[in-house]
Amino acid sequence: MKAHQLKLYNTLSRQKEDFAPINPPFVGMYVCGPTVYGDAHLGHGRPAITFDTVNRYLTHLGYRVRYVRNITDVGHLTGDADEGEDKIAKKAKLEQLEPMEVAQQYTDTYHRDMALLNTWKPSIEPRATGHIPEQIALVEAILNEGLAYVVNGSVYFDVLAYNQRYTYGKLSGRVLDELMTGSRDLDGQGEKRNAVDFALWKNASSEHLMKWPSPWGLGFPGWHLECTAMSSKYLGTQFDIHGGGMDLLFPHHECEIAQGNACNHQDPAKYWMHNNMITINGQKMGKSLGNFITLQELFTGKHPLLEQAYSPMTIRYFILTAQYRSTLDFSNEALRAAQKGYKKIINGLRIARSMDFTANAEIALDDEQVQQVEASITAAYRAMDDDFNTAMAIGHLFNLLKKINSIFTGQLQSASLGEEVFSKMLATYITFVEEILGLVEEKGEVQDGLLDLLLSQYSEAKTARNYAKVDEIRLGLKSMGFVVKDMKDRIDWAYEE
RNA sequence: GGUCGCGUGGCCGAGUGGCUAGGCAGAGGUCUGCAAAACCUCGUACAGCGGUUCGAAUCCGCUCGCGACCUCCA
Repeated sequence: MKAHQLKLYNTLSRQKEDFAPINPPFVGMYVCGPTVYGDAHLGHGRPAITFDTVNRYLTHLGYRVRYVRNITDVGHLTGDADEGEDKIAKKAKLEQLEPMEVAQQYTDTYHRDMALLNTWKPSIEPRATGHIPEQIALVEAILNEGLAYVVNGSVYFDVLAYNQRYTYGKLSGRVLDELMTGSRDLDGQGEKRNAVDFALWKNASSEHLMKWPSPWGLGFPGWHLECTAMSSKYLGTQFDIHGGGMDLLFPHHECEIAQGNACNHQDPAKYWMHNNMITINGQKMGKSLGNFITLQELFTGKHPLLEQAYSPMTIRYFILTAQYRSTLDFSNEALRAAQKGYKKIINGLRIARSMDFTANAEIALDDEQVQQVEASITAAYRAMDDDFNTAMAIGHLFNLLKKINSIFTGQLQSASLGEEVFSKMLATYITFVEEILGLVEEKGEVQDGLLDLLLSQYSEAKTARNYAKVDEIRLGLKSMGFVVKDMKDRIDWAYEE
């Protein structure tokens, strides 16, 4: 394989940088996973698919990726950081379940949805509740550094003290002075010395459901701390890539950097990657706005905003058609277009898998065709090398697909490309679609054998010029989601777009 | 109010100094019993106004519009 200089946009430097792993060929990647107190929505799909694609492409390039994605099952509070309830515990009270039942239930549905989206499982999927001792140890380390303080059984990170030795706000571009004066609301500051301080460990009230003993009494860990605990445990105190949604950039990731520096005197991650939001009517889709559509609702079409159901692969394709750092606007029209585009790609995949090179000494190499194919192959890789530009890569795959379809229908001869280029074209197309972009066929209920039988009857009826029967079979197949492709020398089927 | 980002043809969405993105929708054509699929051709788009430049959607400035973060959100 030719050398790839992969570039990725590092939020820390606000520019694209050459990717150089700390310890090649190994790559450590940590991505913030879900807080499991509700079904995953379209917004959860984006980072899952984005970083799955990063994982896939890095793996394709020969890197050995350790992909860690956590499950947050404690510590994530609603509303104000001091006064809010634990999200899981709140849901548990509402549904009269154990908190861990809630966490289990939504962890399961998350896994189900992620599998449907054909994302690779993380190498390690740690849970916050499984890492309480690690989190307590981190709190102690930060206290020992003099960068945290204890109040009434809670421990807070002392951002001002930290900022004297390090720079707080370097990831989000925030200046501490402005944060101090720009705080909109100083109420609810409670025990904290400063509004910018954040909880490392929280004292648990008597009615609190999830709590653990600690040197400071019964309590539970702060949200930001879990990621530091789990990432450093499984990837080391400094690893290559930290990913997550842009909405986590501040304060969550900023706090992770502060915690990492406080404990280990170095930034936890070399590259910070952030996917942008999915919007709906131009506004961010999110829990707080209540304008989210869950993945299950998309798959079943059961939501007032949905005109139809959209399959998991349609959703995956939809997300991949936008660069991950751009916002992506949801609409039925856009999803319908994605559905058609996906089916076109997949029909091409079926064809590409079945095609063989046909040698023909009478057909000369067509330099222009060869050049076009090679340019598209190169460009597809260049797009991925340029900060995982899947949208652009897909554009070039469509260019390859035109050649593939032309050869399949006999409008172009494989011999005019030459065997080497022809094979490279098919291999590139198949590799990109299946392996890198993770787009796979969604099998319908119809068995291949039945399909073949119907097509052979179709063929017979056609030879007999029994057009009534031909039309009948055609309609029948259409109702099952397939279309017949009549070509000069044979008949094939495709997924209906 | 502070910080950051965006505004591309009917729709979605790449592109960041000169070179056709692509998909969907639409028009015409080839093929076909008719279709479909596939392929070919067609849109001369870059919020507005100025500026820099031989040349700008792409750089700079201003204006307008939209959004994100600053509080839990992927």
